[in-house]
Amino acid sequence: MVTKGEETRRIILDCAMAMTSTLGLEGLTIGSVAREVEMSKSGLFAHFESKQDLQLQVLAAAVDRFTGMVIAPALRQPRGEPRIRALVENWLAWEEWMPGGCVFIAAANELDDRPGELRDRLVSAQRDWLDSLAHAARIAVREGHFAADLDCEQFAYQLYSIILAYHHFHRLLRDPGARERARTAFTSLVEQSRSADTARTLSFREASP
Amino acid sequence: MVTKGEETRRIILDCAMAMTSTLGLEGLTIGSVAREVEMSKSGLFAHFESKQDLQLQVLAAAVDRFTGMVIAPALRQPRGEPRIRALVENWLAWEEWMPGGCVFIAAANELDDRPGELRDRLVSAQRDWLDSLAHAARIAVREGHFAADLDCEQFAYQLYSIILAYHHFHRLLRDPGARERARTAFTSLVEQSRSADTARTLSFREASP
DNA sequence: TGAGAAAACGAACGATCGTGCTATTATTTC
DNA sequence: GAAATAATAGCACGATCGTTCGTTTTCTCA
Repeated sequence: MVTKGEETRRIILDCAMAMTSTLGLEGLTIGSVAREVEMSKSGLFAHFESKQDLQLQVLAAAVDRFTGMVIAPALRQPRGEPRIRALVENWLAWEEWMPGGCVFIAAANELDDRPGELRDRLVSAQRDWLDSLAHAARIAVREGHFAADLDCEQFAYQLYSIILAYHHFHRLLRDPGARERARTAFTSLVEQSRSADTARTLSFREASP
Repeated sequence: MVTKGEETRRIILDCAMAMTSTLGLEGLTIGSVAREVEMSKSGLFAHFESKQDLQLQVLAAAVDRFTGMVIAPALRQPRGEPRIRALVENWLAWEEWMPGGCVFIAAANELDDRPGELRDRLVSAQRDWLDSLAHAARIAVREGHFAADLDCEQFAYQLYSIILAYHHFHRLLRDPGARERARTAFTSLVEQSRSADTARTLSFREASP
């Protein structure tokens, strides 16, 4: 049975999560969240043992949502390239789903130079996600969709880079063509992954002085 | 002649800029900057008419530095691909130059949902920079280094995406291979730009339900 | 329905925020 | 070197921060 306390805690976290997407984890304020859910500061605070605890719970809630919205439905798609396409589609939808875009990207830039439990949790969640992406690429290789010599970690890197750029162009620059550019970049990445090793073996020439 | 006030203002901005790279523009605090440069809060504040003014000046100072460190030296390189390589090299160096990485990326994620003059200035600086990148690509096309049908704006998008991913992997995940991954991605982008239109014309198939 | 537990509130705390003032130093200029 | 000016410091303000605590309301279940 679901108690009253758990219910309001869920409401608080939902609200705080949306606020985090626009204000960031550091931008979160007990007072502002309380105002938003129409509770007293102390009434809200009673559900958490500290502000950091609230932030950690917001992060955990976001991970749950992400898993449910992006990963889980993609696993119902056929292995290999179709599943990867589904991951990307869901990922882009996740970006759009919240008022301020992806919570993790927002948090990443605040926490990248702030050691602590908050940062550690975020890093580990990000590593998990990147592993999932690389794993999905490995499956695509096994299925014969991608080239056998594909560097799957590099694939994950470049896939992530596309989403990061989408976030940047869409949210900061408000570029209406951002989504199309992301898809173009993705298509090009997939194309290149089908016949790997082309550019990858070229050495990077330094710009001469 | 350079007056005392201008000199300390320069010191303040230098310091505030470094702090911004790790704490962000919103994380900046009159008190913390004052403590860092060992001045009184009010003594420091006298140089600016408001906190927002300080932030704006930090942003302007960062743009100046970026121009001096990244763009200017690249213009001394031969037109076309060599210049683009120089831009990327300098850009990566700029990332490393400050304690917390690129100021603009840090600011971008804080400001993307906060309308105001601060945001407007950042956006316009970013647009300028993207135009420069696309322009550099256009020159490379004219020089025959890149394919005639290259989408230069798309090139700028994907080049930016590589740096964004570098920032993410290097600063948040502390991935020691981040720089190498960025270079690999860049090499692959250049390779693909030499013979464009391959993947770009493929349609992006939706993941079927 | 009434006793006991859970949940929400109100008020207050010390600290720090951005921002004014007024005084006190440094620096420039004649 | 004195007068004028610029630069810095000290202090105080209202507001808000995270947090504590005692009280009151609301819920739960015998």
